[in-house]
Amino acid sequence: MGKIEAGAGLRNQILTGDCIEAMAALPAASVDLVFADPPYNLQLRGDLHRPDNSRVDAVDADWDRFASFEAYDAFTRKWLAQARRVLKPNGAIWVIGSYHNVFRLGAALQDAGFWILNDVVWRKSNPMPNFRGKRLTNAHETLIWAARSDKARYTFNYEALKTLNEGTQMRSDWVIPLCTGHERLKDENGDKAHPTQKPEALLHRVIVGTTKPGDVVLDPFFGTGTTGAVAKRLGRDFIGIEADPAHAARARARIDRTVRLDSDALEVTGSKRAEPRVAFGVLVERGMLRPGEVLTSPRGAAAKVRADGSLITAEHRGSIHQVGAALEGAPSCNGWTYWHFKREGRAIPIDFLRQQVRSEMAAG
Amino acid sequence: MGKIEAGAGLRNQILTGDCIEAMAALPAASVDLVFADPPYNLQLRGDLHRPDNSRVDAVDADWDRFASFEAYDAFTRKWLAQARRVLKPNGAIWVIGSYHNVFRLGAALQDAGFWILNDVVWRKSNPMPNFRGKRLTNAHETLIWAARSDKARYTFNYEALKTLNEGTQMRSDWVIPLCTGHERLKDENGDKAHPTQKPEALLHRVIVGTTKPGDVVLDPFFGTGTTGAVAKRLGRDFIGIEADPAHAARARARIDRTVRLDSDALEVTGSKRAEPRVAFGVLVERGMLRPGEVLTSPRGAAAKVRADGSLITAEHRGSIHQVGAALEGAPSCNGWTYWHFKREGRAIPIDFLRQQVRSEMAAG
DNA sequence: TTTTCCGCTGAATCGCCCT
DNA sequence: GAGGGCGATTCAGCGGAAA
Repeated sequence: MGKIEAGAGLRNQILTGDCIEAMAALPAASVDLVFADPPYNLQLRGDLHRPDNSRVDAVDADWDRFASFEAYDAFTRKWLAQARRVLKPNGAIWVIGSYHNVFRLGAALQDAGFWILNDVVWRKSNPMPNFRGKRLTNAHETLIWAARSDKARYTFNYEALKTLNEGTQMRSDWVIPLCTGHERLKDENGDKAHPTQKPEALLHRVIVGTTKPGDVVLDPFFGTGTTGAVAKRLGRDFIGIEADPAHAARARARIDRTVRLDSDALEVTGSKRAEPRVAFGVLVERGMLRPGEVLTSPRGAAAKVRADGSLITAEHRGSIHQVGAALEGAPSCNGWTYWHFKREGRAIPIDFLRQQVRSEMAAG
Repeated sequence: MGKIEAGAGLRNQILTGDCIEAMAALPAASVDLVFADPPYNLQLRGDLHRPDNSRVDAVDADWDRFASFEAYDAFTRKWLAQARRVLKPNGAIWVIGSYHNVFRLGAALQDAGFWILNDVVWRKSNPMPNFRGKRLTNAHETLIWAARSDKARYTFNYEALKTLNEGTQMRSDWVIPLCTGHERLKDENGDKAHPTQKPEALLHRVIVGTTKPGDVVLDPFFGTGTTGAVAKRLGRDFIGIEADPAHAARARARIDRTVRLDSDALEVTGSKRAEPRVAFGVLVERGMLRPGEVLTSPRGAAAKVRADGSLITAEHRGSIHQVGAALEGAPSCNGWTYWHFKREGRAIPIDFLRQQVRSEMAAG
């Protein structure tokens, strides 16, 4: 298979075939996020199957078990290496698994140079009970979120997830029901089309939280195309790889009938870091504060504004942040919220003035 | 170190030293359960400060520093091999970890021949937030429960855990608070004695669910001795191994002041035929307790019995189990052993009355 | 005595941009 | 590539002090 050209032409397609070969044909550093739900049919009792579904001839049990884990690891490391190659330097990956395979998956991620950011528990609100009463109800699966490397500046929409979680930080345990009812794809006989179809709510949270609109999400084990459907709806692009043509066709039809949300709906709560920078000196230049004016801290410390936008006290001089940190004996300080100026007898944070400047910048 | 003789002489002792060497000196096939809380290999880099500029007291001990994943794996495989050797053929192991180490731990377990039964999520009700808003709140840790081999007939007290869980199957996600307050051991300066002390509620569930009274529980990373204290209280024996003599001494003192429950209280729910259920309300119906009578907890809390068999305090109302758990801030509570009534000036557990009902039921 | 408030703390892999 | 400066960022629960 020759290299596929980069660019818009490849986006929003489903490639049919082996995911390792298909990824090998993709250009390096072309994908923002990988979401992978790899097979974990480590059936170590009864018939033994390799991850590629070929059957292992029955031989000595101990040897088989070792061989099977080894085969699974070899498969895992191969597709992970390709996934890492096609990821952009600041890209990230999500993988999902159960206790059968997730430990091998996580160790392989670390060995490949990925940098784990969180493990996330998908806590099923309606799991299948353990019928024989021999173990605990297996009520969760595990996702691992990892950056391409420990240097990657990965995407994380902190405020958006905080909003999704009713105003407090999103935790590492997510309660989401199984994929059932109308959402569950059926085949022509009315049976479930795929054994491990994931709920769209799960992908929604992943994609809202760790991608930006227009990003490319690659799913090398596309199945029924949940990743593609949610990516499309949320204004992201996708690349799907699926070995089974029947599944690929069903996924294609599903995505075709999925409606992309308009851009208004795609906007999420942004971070303050995204706001334009304003130098404190600009407030002085514009006459919002005059040189010589005194600012006060919450604990009553005072500092004088100088013409160049620095502050000075008896003992310290420097930026609004540096002087604040020095006075507090703290490693750092946000001078914008720390310092207050007086208007009509009231102490107002200088951040109020920064907001004024920002509105004027936006208007102009 | 020579081989230590098997038998009762070794039980309920804390061995001071390296856990691999100490386990090597134990006889093979002599232990029913291993509970292991190994170093997590956190790989922390700089300091971390809260938004209020206070510094986070992180785990920076030597025992948590490893040169590489390879070094950590080598250590893990060594102690796991010894743990497996000392386990009886039908024995089992619990290990606990975070995303830093648990994937390597799980893979090593599988490679060593252990047979994973469940992974269990300890969902922390009060985790430390992510102060920089750069990741999800790391709100859980992972336990792995594995039998010594796929042939092991491991211990699982299904009905006991179902009862603990208010009548429905115990799931693989457990909500338990951090170990704080009075339960947290302090050193002579009043600081936390150990950076990673686990809550007793966690060990309670593990030991009730997967051991029998009289079993031997080995903890090769004993720390403050939570495993030993809970094992003793629940009528199990323990062997602890701890490298730091100061921790070992504190653990010894803690266990010495722990009271072993009497054998009545230890009986967990067996098969339903052997231990017929008794509703607390039956005691009221039969006049063994009158509505309005006051029950007391071991720590002196009081609750009033109502006609429908519920309890009420100023702040809580519900079943004997619910109110006990609420008062203790615990995830669960056995109300039968927790609540006491007064007869002739003495406080007697209400379980005494349940036993009376059961004998009457058996007689009738 | 009771309620409210305030401070402290917990296994943490916790920046980004510009020069 | 390294260094320096800006400036964003927290939840639940316990316990002691204060009202």
